[in-house]
Amino acid sequence: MGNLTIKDIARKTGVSITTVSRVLNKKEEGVSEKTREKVLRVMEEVNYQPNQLARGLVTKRSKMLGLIVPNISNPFFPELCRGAEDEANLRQYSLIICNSDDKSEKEKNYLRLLEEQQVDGVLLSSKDRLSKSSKAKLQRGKVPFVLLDRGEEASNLSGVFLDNEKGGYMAGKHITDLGHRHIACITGPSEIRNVQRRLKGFQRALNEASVEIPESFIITGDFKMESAYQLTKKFLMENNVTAIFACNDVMACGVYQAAHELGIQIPEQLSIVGFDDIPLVTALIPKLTTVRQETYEMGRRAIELLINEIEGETSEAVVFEPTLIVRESTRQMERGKDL
Amino acid sequence: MGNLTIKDIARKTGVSITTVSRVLNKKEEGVSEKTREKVLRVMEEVNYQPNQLARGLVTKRSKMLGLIVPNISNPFFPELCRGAEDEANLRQYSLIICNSDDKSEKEKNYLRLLEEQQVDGVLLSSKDRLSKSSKAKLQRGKVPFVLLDRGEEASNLSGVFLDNEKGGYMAGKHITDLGHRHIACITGPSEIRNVQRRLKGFQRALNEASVEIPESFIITGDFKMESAYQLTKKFLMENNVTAIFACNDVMACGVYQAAHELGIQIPEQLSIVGFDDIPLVTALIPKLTTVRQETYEMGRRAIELLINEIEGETSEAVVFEPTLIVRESTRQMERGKDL
DNA sequence: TTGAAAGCGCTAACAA
DNA sequence: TTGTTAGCGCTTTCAA
Repeated sequence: MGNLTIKDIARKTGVSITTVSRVLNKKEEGVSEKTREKVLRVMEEVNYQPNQLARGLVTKRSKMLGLIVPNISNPFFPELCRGAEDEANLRQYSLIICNSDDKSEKEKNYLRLLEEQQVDGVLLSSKDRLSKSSKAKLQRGKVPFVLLDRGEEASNLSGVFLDNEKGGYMAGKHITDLGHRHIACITGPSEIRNVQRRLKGFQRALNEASVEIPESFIITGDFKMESAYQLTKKFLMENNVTAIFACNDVMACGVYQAAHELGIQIPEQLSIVGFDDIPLVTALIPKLTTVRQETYEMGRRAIELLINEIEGETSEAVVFEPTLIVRESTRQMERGKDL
Repeated sequence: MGNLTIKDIARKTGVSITTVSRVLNKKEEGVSEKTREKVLRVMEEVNYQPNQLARGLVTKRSKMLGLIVPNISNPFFPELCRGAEDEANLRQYSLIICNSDDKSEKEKNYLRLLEEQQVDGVLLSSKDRLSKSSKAKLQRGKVPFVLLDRGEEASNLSGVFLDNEKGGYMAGKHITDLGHRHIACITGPSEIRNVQRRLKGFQRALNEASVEIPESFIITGDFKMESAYQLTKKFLMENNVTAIFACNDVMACGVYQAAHELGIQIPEQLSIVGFDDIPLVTALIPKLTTVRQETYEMGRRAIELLINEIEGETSEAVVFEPTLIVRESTRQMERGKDL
């Protein structure tokens, strides 16, 4: 039983295809209750499934959305993706996933592929700044799009972001509130804006607490565990600090490793604050104190924005607030125990 | 500059749309080198992008594939998904992601949605047994599909699986080889075949080593960290074992927590073996010894099978071999230290 | 080598 | 309330 078409339904019901189309599209007017029921019954009987390709061809609505992330294997993204997919599905859209590996070339190719598939919009969690070609493509192709997590908050592009400065500030304030005064920070790649902002907020908190942080205590990492481990180990062998802020949770894991190998107790001798609150952090011992992003909700919200935009409304940037989740990896400095 | 069509290209080049279509489809014959070049030049000039919806409508090939997983947030799946997406992209297909939450109802709905989107095939990492409705749907709709990770290896359905019995055996053998004789196991839901098989292999290894394992040492978990933590803690307070096999890595994390709280040293007092080798396990301290699945490769291979099937070849079940990755969470029993 | 024309499955004027 | 008809952008006979 190959796929039946609207024509078959029309024939079996003894009406025109227009009528069938009308009931398919749930147009209230224009079909008598009696015919409508007849048509629906036949559709049910033969389990008719409309061909979305054909519908899309005429309506210019494919009911498909694209989502470009750097890498779904990076533990930050599955939640984002899940939030997006749930919301998309709720609205009867399908989600095409693409991994750009943060390469402009791949990003551009996916953008093109998605356009050829006639997606109704794309969610882009791109490299920091849109590459020229991607930007040009997006603007020329006039496919609605929404930036996600990373991007140019300042610009007029619609998107969903986190207040990274505030997140960094929260981490810094928490650490200084606990009485720490010798503090280090391991960051992500310095050209990434989210990193710059987190660091800025962090430093603002230290400033307010009159804590100075030498240049050399700001370690430039790359958001990955292994190098965070290496860098931190080297750092801890040469310097004394009582607290470290890792700009993401994955690097915080590396810090745990380094501390462990050097026999440094967390949190007794070293307090650690992470960023993101990815699911794995509750598996760490002790559990990681971290700055939480509502990742799932951000993904969900981004789809909302995107669909709004598709339906003609204009929307602007939405900025989410981070929250500090205090767990077990930070501790009050004991009096007189300062270095 | 709205999207240009084949017609525009034809007009600008001064040829018929048939000719344009021919060069678009890279048909070697039927177009003189001269016209081909002319057409290509114009396409390039205006950055023509073919409409895949329209092509799909006539060719019956949408160049889209569906992937249904229980939940992309479960750390086992992102790798699988990444492998699938990479291979799909390589072959010029797009991948639509769906999260079924292991609910037959959602699975069925997605299957229907995917069919309406006219996907060329679907990859299904479903509940253990296909629900009747899903199975019926798949067979009736004759959309090619490939099972992934879970499913009925015995049946004639094509799919990609792991030799779970062997994986369980490897875990058991490793533990008994290290001299352990008081061993527990925490499993996933007992109705899941993968669980049954892992357990069976595990027990076979213990048998071979003449180690007996009482019923009560086989704890039925649910693949989640929290309950694994609770169950293991209770178990360890009441029983003495020197090794635990957790049927997945996430539960192994729970075992770590329980041991930590009870002041039990890993691996000095308790050896732990996990299953899956999800990325987070290298963040555990000590690093987890586990049975590895080539998750990325399995996802990749599954797409290969699927596309083969789409192109008319028939393929059967592919069974991957697990490998044991020995890290730091297991240790040789010291002589005379047995309970 | 090239083109005219039919048609994929559907929606949307327009007419009846 | 219902149907006729013209496309959507493309591929694919078939003929020239």
